[in-house]
Amino acid sequence: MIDFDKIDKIIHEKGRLSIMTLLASRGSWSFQDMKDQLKMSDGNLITHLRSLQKAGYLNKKKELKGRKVTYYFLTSSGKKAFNQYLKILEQIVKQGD
Amino acid sequence: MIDFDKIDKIIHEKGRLSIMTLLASRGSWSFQDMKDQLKMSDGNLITHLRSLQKAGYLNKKKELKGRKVTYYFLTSSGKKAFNQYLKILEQIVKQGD
DNA sequence: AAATTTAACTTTGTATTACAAAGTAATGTT
DNA sequence: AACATTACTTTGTAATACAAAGTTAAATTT
Repeated sequence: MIDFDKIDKIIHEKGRLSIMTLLASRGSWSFQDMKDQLKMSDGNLITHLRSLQKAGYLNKKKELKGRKVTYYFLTSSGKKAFNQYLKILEQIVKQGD
Repeated sequence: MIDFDKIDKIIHEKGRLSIMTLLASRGSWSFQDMKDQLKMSDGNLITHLRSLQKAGYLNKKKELKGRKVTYYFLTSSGKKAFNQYLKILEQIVKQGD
């Protein structure tokens, strides 16, 4: 049986899942680009980013050349957690018991 | 890009996702067997079952021979919705854009 | 027949959380 | 100096997951 208890609740939520997927697909994203891509409000996006960061799944670096921009990227722990999460999704997709 | 907005919130929740996966893998399940399998409390299980039923994703039939048993099974609409959901999971797993 | 057990609920309460909207701080542009 | 933009923070609301305990009806045991 699939162990649904292992589903990482932090990642599983729709908003954060989309953030994690973005970051996994391409190294780093600015706040603004994510906001545009995911069509989230500032408040909602920053809250999810913060909880992902609190979980140690991502980090940010600020750049101050030109306009100030904050880039977000997965930590290695974040990549690991996301891969674990994907494994469970795979099992669900395969419907294996 | 994956359309995360299409993720069916009713199905996406961990508890209901496990129920849907169970029902998709095998025709019908009794309340009791699901409870044992998923280790959910009565209240939690029935609440999720009810919301899935309200969404038209499952139905139940009661049998009264021997002890009373309620069997739950997916409706065709439920199967359809679950397949849709699985398609998005597949996309996420594949990380395709 | 009475008491007990079991299945399938219902009710209640708590604690979390998603999300939007509006406000703020710091820097850059005109 | 005025305005715009980025990246926040704060506040409030509404939804919801979940556990625990109580309820009802049928079946079995005594």
